[in-house]
Amino acid sequence: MTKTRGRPGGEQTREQILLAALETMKSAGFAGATTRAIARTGGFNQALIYYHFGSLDALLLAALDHTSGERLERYRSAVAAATSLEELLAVATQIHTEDAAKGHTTVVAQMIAGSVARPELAPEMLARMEPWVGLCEEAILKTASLAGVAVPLPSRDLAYAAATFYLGVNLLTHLDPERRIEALLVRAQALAPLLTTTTAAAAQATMR
Amino acid sequence: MTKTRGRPGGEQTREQILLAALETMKSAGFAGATTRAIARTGGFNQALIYYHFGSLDALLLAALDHTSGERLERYRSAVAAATSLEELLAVATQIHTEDAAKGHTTVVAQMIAGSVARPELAPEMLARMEPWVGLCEEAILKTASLAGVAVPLPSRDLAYAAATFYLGVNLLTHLDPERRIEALLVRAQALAPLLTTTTAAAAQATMR
Amino acid sequence: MTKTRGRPGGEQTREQILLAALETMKSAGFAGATTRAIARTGGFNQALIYYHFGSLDALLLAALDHTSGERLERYRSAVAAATSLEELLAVATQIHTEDAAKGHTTVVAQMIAGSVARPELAPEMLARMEPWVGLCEEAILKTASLAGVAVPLPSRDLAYAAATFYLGVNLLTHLDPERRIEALLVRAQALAPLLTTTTAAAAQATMR
Amino acid sequence: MTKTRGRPGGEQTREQILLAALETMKSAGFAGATTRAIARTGGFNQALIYYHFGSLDALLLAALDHTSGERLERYRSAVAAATSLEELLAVATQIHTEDAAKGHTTVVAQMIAGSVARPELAPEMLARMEPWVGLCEEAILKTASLAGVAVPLPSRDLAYAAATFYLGVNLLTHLDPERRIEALLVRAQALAPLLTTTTAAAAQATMR
DNA sequence: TATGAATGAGTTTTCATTCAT
DNA sequence: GATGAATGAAAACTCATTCAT
Repeated sequence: MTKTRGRPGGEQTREQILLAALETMKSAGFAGATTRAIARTGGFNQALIYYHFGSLDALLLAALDHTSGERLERYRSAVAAATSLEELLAVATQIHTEDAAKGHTTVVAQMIAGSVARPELAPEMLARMEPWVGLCEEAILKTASLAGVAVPLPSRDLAYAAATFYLGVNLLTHLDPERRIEALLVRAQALAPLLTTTTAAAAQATMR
Repeated sequence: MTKTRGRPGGEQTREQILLAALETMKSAGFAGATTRAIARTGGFNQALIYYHFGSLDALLLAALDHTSGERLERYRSAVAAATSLEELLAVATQIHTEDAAKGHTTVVAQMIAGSVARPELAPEMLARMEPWVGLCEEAILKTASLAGVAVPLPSRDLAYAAATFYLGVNLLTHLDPERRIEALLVRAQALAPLLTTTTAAAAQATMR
Repeated sequence: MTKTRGRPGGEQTREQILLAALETMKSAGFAGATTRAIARTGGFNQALIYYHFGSLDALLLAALDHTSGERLERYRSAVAAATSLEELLAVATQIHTEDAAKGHTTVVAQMIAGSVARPELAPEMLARMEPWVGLCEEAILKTASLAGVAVPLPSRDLAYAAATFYLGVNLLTHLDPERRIEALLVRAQALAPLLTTTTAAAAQATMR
Repeated sequence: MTKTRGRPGGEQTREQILLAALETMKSAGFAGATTRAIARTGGFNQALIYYHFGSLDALLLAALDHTSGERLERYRSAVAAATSLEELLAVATQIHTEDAAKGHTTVVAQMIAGSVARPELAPEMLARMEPWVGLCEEAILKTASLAGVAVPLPSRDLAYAAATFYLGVNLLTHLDPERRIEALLVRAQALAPLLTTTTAAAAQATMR
């Protein structure tokens, strides 16, 4: 009743191909995500990719949308549900840890990096970043409001900076055996109460 | 008199190849930096790459070292020379703007992204990140000392976070036609005096 | 009431496929007349070709027969109806001009050319040429009789030569933007009366 | 000292590839002249085609030029050397018989037919036809002058018609197991003296 | 009758790399 | 030091054809 067996043949295969594409991009990167490699990963015929998606680029974008859609939704609810700075950080960290473990984060970074080699992808990627920047902005505004501070820089630009940081994280995930960023996030969480107090104090200080 | 004409033939060609490799990586990305493309860019024979560097990967790493070395040096002096938070930010911004314009930043990001596809590169890249993280740590410690604050998180991890952010910036440079990050950095500079005051105040607040 | 709606489904589809095959061969040539291309042209499913014709080659031959049959009939009546050399040339020219404009002529030439690549087609094409050669022979004999001359070469071979020329015309049709052959045919028409007189005179001259 | 061993490697291989391309086009037609088939025919690596010619189309055109150049030259000398209608026909027939036997004629017809499927080839083929039409015109004018007759149609258009006929011959060569065209040419030769007389008589008849 | 899905072998072209000269 | 030539493997993509439904 979910998706893995919705319609007899096609829908199921499509999903299988998408998953194989993601899997391959995670393990072999953008340059390694060839039709052959994807087909081998998924155990299906190379030509099926063209039957269902028309081209490798189209498949890659579809695969990206597949993960991004679901993950964006989860992040968005987390931001919406949080009622304190601590909570916001906690939920975000948890989701990120999970995503990083499953390798989801690699995909975005790889596609953006690959869009240099295949310029046709650049505008597509730019468009696909927008909702993420939007989400960051929401989070920033909510944080500011929770902390009772005014944001001293354009919130849109700050959001862009946050997304940028997140992208760097995605890119480095596979290089960092010690998972230092995760560690940092976890530790930052413990700091959140202090941060709240400090910013409040600072706010008062500047108001004086 | 230094490198561009040290020895009659060889040294000069080596440099030419390195520059062509960088140029190609900037314009065509990691996946597009093939031996053929590099040779075409530099106007020399494909086989020369193997004569001078042994393999494509080796050339790519050598090229990275070529830019990184020089740039790291410049950043390091800038950090060392700065005597205030404002100055530190100002010099950093200026260097980054220059590097981004020349496309130097793209190279690092592309190599890291590519190291997923070619795992042999991963440890090499990890090692090559260390000095940058070190530089970030220096900058952070200097900032803290200039502002008279104690860093509430492991400075090493913060440095890693900063490097991560910078990497994200590198990666996005080519996607961002509005150069939003640069704009943000410039604007943040204007904010630096305020930041100094605030942190000082906050420091006092928390010390009480 | 004849073929376009003989039986509800099948017959109609068959015709549609034949037309799509012809259309594709005209615009894309033999090498471009793939099942996919034909199906796209006609807006039907690729597999239908196999249901109705068994194989691509079979469809191509059937399509050829489809046009050839109809056209051969028209040419034959024209030859039969003509009562003078002038008339014969006039009608032939008119029909050819029409056929060339509609692209019918391309199909024959393309199939013959293609029969080199697919040798199974060669005997089929040879057989399908026979009636055309026959028609040419009829026309030649009629011409000779109308002009009152004896043909000095085997009429069968001359007919073959005429068919050969016509094939060359078919093949060149698409290459010749100035439609020079048509122009020549039209101009030759104006010459027909002269030709009649000349051959008559020549006949008399040789009879002496 | 000729060509088969001019320079050590390259020149020789280039020639080998050209010959393999011609050979393949003769036996398998335009549609069958794939890089793989050509490489198999010549016993060399597929990639060599791209090293020496850049693309399949480029090779095919180069191969065409290779034969055409040599053959055109031979035909041209034959036309120049002939001093009577009989001689002209005789030499032409002989050359054609030889070329047809070696399959040279197939190549032109196949390339022209193929230029429907690959339209980029069309202008190239058109240009390559020009010298042949020119040669035909020379032959026609010489014939007329030898026979002492004025040509009653634009000699250029007649030449085009002759080239067209020759193209049809080329195309049919492989389909015709009885070599009927050759037979016709041979028999026409025997008729040449008669033709000379007739045209002379006709000329006189029309002058009266 | 008709179709969506699937496949293995094929297409043109490019890859990194080697090597004799 | 440098180069032209060569190669096997792989790239993205299309082919004619089959088959269960």
